[in-house]
Amino acid sequence: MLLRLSNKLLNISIASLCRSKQLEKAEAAIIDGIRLGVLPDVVTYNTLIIGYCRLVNFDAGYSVIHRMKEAGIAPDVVTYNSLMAGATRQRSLPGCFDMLEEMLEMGIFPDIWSYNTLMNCLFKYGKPGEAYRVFHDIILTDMSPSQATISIMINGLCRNGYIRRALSLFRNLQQHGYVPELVTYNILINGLCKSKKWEDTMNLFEELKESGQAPNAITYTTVMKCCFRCKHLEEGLEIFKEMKSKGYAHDLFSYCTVVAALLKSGCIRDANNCIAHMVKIGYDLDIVSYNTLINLYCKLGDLENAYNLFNVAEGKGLECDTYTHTILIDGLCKSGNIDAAQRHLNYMKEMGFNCLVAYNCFIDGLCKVGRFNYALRVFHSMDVRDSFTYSSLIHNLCKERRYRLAAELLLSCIKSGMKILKSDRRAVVKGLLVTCSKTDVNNFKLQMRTAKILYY
DNA sequence: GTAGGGTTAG
Repeated sequence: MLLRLSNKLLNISIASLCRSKQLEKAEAAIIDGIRLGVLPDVVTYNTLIIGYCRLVNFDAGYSVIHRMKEAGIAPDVVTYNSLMAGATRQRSLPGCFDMLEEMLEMGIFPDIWSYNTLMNCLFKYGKPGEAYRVFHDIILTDMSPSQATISIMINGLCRNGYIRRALSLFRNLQQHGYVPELVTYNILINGLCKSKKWEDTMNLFEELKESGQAPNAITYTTVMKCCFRCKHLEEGLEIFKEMKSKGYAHDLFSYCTVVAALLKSGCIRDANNCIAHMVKIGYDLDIVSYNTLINLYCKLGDLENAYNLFNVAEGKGLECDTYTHTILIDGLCKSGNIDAAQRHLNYMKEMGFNCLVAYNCFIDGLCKVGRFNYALRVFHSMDVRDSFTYSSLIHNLCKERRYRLAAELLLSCIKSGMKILKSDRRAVVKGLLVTCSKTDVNNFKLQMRTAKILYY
């Protein structure tokens, strides 16, 4: 049977090409279509906009609008919703508002998807209060919230640190007859996991199963990750087993989670076996998988192969990210190759990556080879520091019995509003007790208490 | 057309 090429068919093939990251082929398909007498319609252009926003950036997506206008096709609500989503992906709240405004100017009425996307953007932009107002507006107007509205709301609350509110919203809605779908369970489980609420996570996981819905690979990976985060390695591995027994093809997500946990727990051999299995299956490894692999070689102290893999990843056209570089710099530091670490760090900085974690590793590395003065100079040169930066120094200074300097840093850490490991706090106080007078120690403790009240 | 999982350091 001969299939007549129609708009629908053309659009389906363009969507599929965009999904498989083949924008050029999608463009070529449009030209072929025109040659065969099939003109692109609004759906064709909307699909292309989504593709450009996802694979290039918002501007590339927006430029498609001009082509639409030239072709005499009017943008619709989907066009602008897609552009709002594109702006959101690039974390551009102004871009998202611009699209909403332009849409209204064109006389196109926003729908529930527009408001959902706006809400999502406000949350991603760190404006939970305004997102909440949009949610209220949705409830107050005639628009009925969709399942996605609830999911975006709960996800936004979780990601902005309001896990309790997210949970109580979830429960309140349930009392009013709302039946959450799997995605919402996954979102909430992920939120609980990030807040290290292991028992709540496991309870919700059970509740989901009891609700009659089957957890999917995302649920399993999230629950597993929660176990690892909360130091329940064995329980996490049990979940992995259950996942496999339920017939879920264990994908790159689950493998990377398991391997990272094994590496962190020092089970290098198991991690190695797990990775060998992953490679054997023949997945098309992405950059996160390469990072996990590179990390394994670093932990083995095999920097040569770590760098080989780094080159393989780049050769495949994968974009190495902050994680890749940080893992390598840490690997170099841990193997005592400070000069190479310094060179890689300089390169990373020149390339414009976020170097905070890499600097923290570098400072730790410098301390470990006894170059404290240089470590302190690097510390002072940093624009942004976090609690790891402080604790790397404090921890190593205590080991060197330089307690006064450690105490000074500890105080300035607390004054910057950052929490530090209890063990490091204790090490400083314990050290001061041995080396300083009781009055000095009490004075220091008082300063710490005051600082905590004032700055936490 | 919007929402969910994986990788780094003390």
